[in-house]
Amino acid sequence: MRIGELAERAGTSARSLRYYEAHGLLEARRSTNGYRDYDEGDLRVVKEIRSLLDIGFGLEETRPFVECLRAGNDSGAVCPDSIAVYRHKLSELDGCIDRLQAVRDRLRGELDEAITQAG
Amino acid sequence: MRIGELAERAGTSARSLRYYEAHGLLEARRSTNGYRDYDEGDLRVVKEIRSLLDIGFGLEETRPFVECLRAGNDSGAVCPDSIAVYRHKLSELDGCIDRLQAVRDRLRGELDEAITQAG
DNA sequence: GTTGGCCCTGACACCGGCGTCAAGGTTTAC
DNA sequence: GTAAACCTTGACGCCGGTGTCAGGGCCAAC
Repeated sequence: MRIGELAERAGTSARSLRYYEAHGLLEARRSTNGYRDYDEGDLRVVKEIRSLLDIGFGLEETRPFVECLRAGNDSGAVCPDSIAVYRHKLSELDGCIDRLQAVRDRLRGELDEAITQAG
Repeated sequence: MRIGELAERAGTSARSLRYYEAHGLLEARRSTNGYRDYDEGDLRVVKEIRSLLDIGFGLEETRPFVECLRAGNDSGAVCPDSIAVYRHKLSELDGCIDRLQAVRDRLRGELDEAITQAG
């Protein structure tokens, strides 16, 4: 399939697909006319990338998952590198949540105080 | 005092102070040589901006607090507009935390699953 | 043969709060 | 008189993923 169809089926844009390619996450055979030519495996790769990006992964962090898929695994998440990224992201998320929670509580307190003083 | 001293006392950079001024958050008298001249009130304003930025406010969101301080209030937070921004930010934070928490839980589940499958 | 829809590459724009450099003027200390 | 440390304005760079435009080629339908 060509890039437009892949983009639509993966719920993204042709621009993004070229971007992923430029960063070595997606490869494309070329038709004789120079158009990119993709298959179903590429669709799975792009879907994997998209779902990870949606979660908040950076593009680089999706690389182990892509390679894991390419290595023939049913899931991109079962390889050691992918799992390591998962763990890292999880602790990153925990830290982020903790910080936000602390800010939230502090803000809540300051809001209450401001309301009290404003009467 | 001049911009370097204000920056140091407020824990920021001269660049930032000029940036705040360019966005109408800070005004400066000028000495005869053209140098910016600040007083203690300006220091309080900058400190207010800094602490809000540190919490995660955008620069625009600090404006009501600055104006509240300039209006002669002891705290920048006691004016209605400031309180409104506080409320808005609080709900924004709550939403953000909820989303992150959902992502976290999902990630945790996927990690467990990946580990199980990777055996 | 021409219109329209797809594709190509390359490159600028965005957002936000700065860092940092350029090219100059001023003041202080020696 | 000169070095050093301050100040001025103006402008580009960053980060990351993507939108969007420019300028062009390919192909199918009419």
